[in-house]
Amino acid sequence: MAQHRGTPPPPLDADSETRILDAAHVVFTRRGTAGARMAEIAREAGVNHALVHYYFRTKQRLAEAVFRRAAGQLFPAMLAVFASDLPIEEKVRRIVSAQVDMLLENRYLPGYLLAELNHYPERAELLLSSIAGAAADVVRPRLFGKLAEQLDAAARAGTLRPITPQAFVLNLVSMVVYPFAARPFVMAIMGLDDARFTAMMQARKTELPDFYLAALRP
Amino acid sequence: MAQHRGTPPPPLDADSETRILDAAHVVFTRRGTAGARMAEIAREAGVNHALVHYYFRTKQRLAEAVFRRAAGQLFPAMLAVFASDLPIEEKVRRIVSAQVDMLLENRYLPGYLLAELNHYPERAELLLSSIAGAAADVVRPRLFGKLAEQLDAAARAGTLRPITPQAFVLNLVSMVVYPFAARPFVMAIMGLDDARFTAMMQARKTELPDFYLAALRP
DNA sequence: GTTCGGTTTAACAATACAGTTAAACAAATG
DNA sequence: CATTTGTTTAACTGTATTGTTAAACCGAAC
Repeated sequence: MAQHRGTPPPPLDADSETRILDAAHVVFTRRGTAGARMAEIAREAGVNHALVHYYFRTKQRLAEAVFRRAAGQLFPAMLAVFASDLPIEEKVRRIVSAQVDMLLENRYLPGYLLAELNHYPERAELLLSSIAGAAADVVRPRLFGKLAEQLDAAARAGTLRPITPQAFVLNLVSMVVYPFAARPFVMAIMGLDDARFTAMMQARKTELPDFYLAALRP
Repeated sequence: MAQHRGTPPPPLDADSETRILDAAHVVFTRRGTAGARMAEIAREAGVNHALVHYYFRTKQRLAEAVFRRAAGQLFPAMLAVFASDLPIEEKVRRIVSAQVDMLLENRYLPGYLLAELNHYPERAELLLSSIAGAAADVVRPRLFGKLAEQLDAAARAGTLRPITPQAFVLNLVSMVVYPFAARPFVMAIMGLDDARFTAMMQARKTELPDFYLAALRP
């Protein structure tokens, strides 16, 4: 270990650093920050545990890097769709389809993020800024602004039941994310294995938008 | 400490034991099993930390007692309503109203249960049996059986759009529970303080059933 | 007033874990 | 081949944490 004092670790050395971050992602999302062990991360990354500290110094720094990364994986895409000029119906279909696909590939993500947010609520701000690189005051109008216009116009025109943009987003996201957050329980109570759970979520990609749009009929 | 070997701790000595369990409930639901400290539980209960071990021996036993208790707090009421003879519409209104009230009083419960289930998925079975004192095979028909009949009959009669009982339960529970599970994030992104969050959930008690029943219109 | 069960005190053992460090090492670069 | 840079080895520090234990304590029941 030569230059920890002399020169700070190279900001983006790719290989080992990202392998460690990947490993940390796996371990933290499975066990949570408090339950994760630095040694397990090192093992998962296939490196010595000294190297983990070499790149990330402390567990907390590593945890925050992983959290930021996980948050960035989940929210920006959603924000982009909600804020876009697409018609309401298309927004619903895209959100559901894209997010279900994404969550099927990252099953631990919702549980991890919700658990971390409950244990360290101060990270909510950090999460928000990781979405857009901006503070809450900037994200909020981006998320709800366009939507409010659209919903308001549709309600006036009589093509949709009136609903606040907040409820619109919250209801939709709830039905998309919750089944993944509660996946072990859903699987147990419905008697599903992994394959059947996946199949159910695949079916949900078409059923859920229909259901949701039906709720919005005037 | 006299009789730890001789006689096992009295199963229900009320006072101190329940105070410890209450304290453990508070600490575990806030910090999660891995993040909780036995010393903090003792402090919260106002007893010496030796006494916590006297009654519950290990952290894991205490954690399981708390988990069982928390699960029992959340699910049996819901199961009873879904399994009842009440008409669909009444089921929706009761579930929403009762659960929102209950969750407003126990804000950490959803986050805690979801986190624990993700970190220790083997507890899903334990949770199921804590609901009804029975295995999954018994709970499942109790939860979905009556509902399946009702939904099927209504679909035939043309009074409701067809929906599986699984989707019916999952969609409803999602929209009820998720806002609490993601509460810190919801508060941050919508710019709410505790009082406004509560107000929003109170309003939701009437809005959500209307929304949900609208989705079920044929 | 003595006995007894719950409780505290206070100290202890054992381990788990985060984080540090010096030295050796290896592979690429010049 | 000498230098640099990333990596391993291996040992170590310090502390947090779980769990145990013996002895004293204290109030209530007998």
